[in-house]
Amino acid sequence: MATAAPLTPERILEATEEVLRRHGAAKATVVDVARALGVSHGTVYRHFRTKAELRGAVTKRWLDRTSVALAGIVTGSEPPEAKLRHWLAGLFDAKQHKAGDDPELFATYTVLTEENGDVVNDHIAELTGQLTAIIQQGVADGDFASPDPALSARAVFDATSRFHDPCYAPHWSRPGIDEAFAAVLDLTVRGLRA
Amino acid sequence: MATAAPLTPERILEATEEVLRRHGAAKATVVDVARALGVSHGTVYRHFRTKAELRGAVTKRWLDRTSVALAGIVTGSEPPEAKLRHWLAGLFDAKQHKAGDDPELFATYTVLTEENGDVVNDHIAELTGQLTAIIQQGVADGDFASPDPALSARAVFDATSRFHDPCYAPHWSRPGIDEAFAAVLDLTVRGLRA
DNA sequence: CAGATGACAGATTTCAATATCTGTCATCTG
DNA sequence: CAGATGACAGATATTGAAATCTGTCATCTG
Repeated sequence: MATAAPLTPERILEATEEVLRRHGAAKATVVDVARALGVSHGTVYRHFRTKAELRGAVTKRWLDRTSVALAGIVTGSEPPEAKLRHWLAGLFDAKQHKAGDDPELFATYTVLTEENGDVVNDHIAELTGQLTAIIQQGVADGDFASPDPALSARAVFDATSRFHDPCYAPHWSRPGIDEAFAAVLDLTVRGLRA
Repeated sequence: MATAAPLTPERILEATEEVLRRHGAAKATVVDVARALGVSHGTVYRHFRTKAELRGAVTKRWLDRTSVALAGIVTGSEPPEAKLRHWLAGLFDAKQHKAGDDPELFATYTVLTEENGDVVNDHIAELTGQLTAIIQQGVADGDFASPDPALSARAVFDATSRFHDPCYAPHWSRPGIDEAFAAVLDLTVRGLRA
């Protein structure tokens, strides 16, 4: 574990992710992270002022992976309605797999998001920003009607909460969930059409 | 407290509500309920087989008050779109007030709903049933388009989750919530239109 | 002397002993 | 004898003492 590589914030974040994966949100300590890196815990505090800041940085990394993946759909060449459908389906699919494939890790990150409201708000702002771009394009193309694309983006995000908000994760593996998602997706897209 | 009135399930439920209001969900005990009624706790077990059953019955009473209030809108004489808007606004308003006016009591009932999934499912079935009736009327009048009113009702209920699901209660007192609700309501109604 | 260390104080968590509660049932009472 | 009681066993919750953790900082080291 104690490689001689220089101690970068990046390496600390990786070690923290590993410790969180192993011990869970409740039992992951700064001392554990330091041990994984082969340094004293005082050294970790040299790079991150508090444990909360460290956990916040890890949370941001985790959330950013999703927004980066979805950004590709926004800049793609599909027509706006297809973009919107694929973007929302992609978000649901990503969440569904994160929650279903490794429930323990998902629970860990759910705790992290609960204690890092600011980081989550930034993430949501990024996502609704992407939605706004899609809707603006739709309005420009004459496919969507919206006097205020940012407000419509927020409405679309809110209306699909059940399929991306972690508080609904237990529902995502229930039978009928895909039909329910399709129904909300149709309702939402129809609501935007010109 | 120990009136001589006959000990009906009704009186036990009222006493249980009072004990829950006073002590909260975590500390309300069957012994407390019995004391409030001036009987021994064994007597309470004569009317309700378990504490869980007692709490479930109280939860049902609480939820039923909301569905009964909304049922009046369904059977009213407004056109379907107005009914739908008023019904959803009524649901949001009821929740917003329950949560805002007495946060402690709302937290208590939130715990109760979490431990009584079956009762909540029945409640949701009742509410989506009411929505289905409104949508069916809208389809019959030619105002709404829906190949499957029950599925559309579920979609409308899901799309507006953010404004009736207790897990979002902390959001209901935030600035901008009414604009957000109006935006989702518009999106939803537009999505249903023929 | 830049960067790491580990002892330390106060805050938080753990754990086991103690107290309380749930659900039952033999007994009591009007 | 219908309905209420309260002692009881096992389950659950509370409590406080002990252990661990967070964040600081004087000291050390290459």
